[in-house]
Amino acid sequence: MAFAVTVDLVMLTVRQDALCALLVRRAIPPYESAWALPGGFVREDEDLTDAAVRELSEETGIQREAAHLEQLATYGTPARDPRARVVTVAYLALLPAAPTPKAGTDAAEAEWCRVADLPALAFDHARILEDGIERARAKLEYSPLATAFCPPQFTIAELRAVYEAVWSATLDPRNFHRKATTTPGFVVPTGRSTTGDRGRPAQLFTKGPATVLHPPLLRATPPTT
Amino acid sequence: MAFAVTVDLVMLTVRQDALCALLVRRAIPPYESAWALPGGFVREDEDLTDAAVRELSEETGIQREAAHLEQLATYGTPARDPRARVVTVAYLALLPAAPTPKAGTDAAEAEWCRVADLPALAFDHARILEDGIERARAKLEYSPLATAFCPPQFTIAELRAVYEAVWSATLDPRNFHRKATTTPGFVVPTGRSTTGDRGRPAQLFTKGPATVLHPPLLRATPPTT
DNA sequence: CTAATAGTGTCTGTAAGACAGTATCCA
DNA sequence: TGGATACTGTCTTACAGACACTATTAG
Repeated sequence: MAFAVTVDLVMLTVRQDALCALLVRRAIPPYESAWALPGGFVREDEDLTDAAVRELSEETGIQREAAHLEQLATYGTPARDPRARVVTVAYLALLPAAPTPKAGTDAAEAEWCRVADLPALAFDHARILEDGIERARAKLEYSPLATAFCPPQFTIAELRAVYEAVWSATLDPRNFHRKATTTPGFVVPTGRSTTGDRGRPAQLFTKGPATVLHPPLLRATPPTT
Repeated sequence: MAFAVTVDLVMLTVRQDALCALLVRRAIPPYESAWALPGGFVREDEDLTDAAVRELSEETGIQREAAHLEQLATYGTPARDPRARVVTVAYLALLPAAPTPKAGTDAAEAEWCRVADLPALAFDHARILEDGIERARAKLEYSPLATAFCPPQFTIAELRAVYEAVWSATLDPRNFHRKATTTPGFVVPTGRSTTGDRGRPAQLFTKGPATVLHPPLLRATPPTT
């Protein structure tokens, strides 16, 4: 039994305090002119991750090191593509400050779209995107991954804005500051500060060496009934 | 480009206070007579999850409802199978009290093997198994999944034994009891008790409705330096 | 000066770790 | 009665949530 294997990307970033996903408009059938996730076929002798990296740079020109990239899940329902039996390996990419998208070869148009206001998507891409968003939301709790949405140097307020955008929540600035700066390995002070803004200059930080947050930074405190 | 797609299973259970994985001995080349994860090719018009369920029951005769089954990750390095380009979708299955394995059609022999003492495995199965074990260990922290290792009715001590086996750690019985019984939705008392054991009878519990543990049951308290 | 943002300090409730003590079975 | 296991209670410490205050810039 022969399958076609594709790689699809859930690319997320934070623009204007809103979580956004990159969508492309399909130029060819099926689902011609519909919005879809960027992606493409895996080449012979190409590793899955390499294919994802290739798609990432084709879509945004971004380097692999500048973004966080991880495998999300694989989708292979028999009828998901009308042309043939296609199994797609979805990857999740978290990007800092969004560069203007430039259309790739397969895509007529590419655009950052707020996840709160998504159009209908081709194939089962709505489901895949949903899974990617939920993965990102969950990972902010127990991993320092929020820094992947930030530029190389960032302030605590910028980091907090990422959490607020991804979770659609408001966080207490004082408590967040304490949490972010005291959690070992989360952020590293650079000694430098911002300047030119309206208020007191803010310290600039870099992504720390930690791979997990201990203790985690939990979302909604559920009613402890 | 045509790929073959297989499904491989990381099946875990707890036997005699040790975390064990099901391994099969390969009957055909490549890697003939080597240990490997149970798995097989995905059939035409078969969903990936259906293929995993099929393999699960072929190997152990276990019903889908009696176990926890979730997608783990997908592995598709070009040279991972010498025969052809094979992409494998790995699934993680957590099973209660281990039934004696019976060999399937592809497998000459099947055996539960302690994960602390694994043999060399065919293909990249060692890596897949490692990823599965780590996933299970991590999920016990923030999900009520430990109950998947238990029979339908279980005591708090049995549940604690699962944690201790999977984490290779010792937990305080009193504190664990408090944590397990007060975390909302983790376990539900049945009113019934064990009998015939050496000490005081223990209350029997059932898996609760919660899908996440709030707050989580964290592993190793890292040195809060 | 005022407005605005950054950062620090304090109080309080909750929950985890440590550990003592009580309850209920079997032999 | 003794041993073994199940369960409950208390104390201490750590940390999250709430909120008041000080610090440093631009205009």
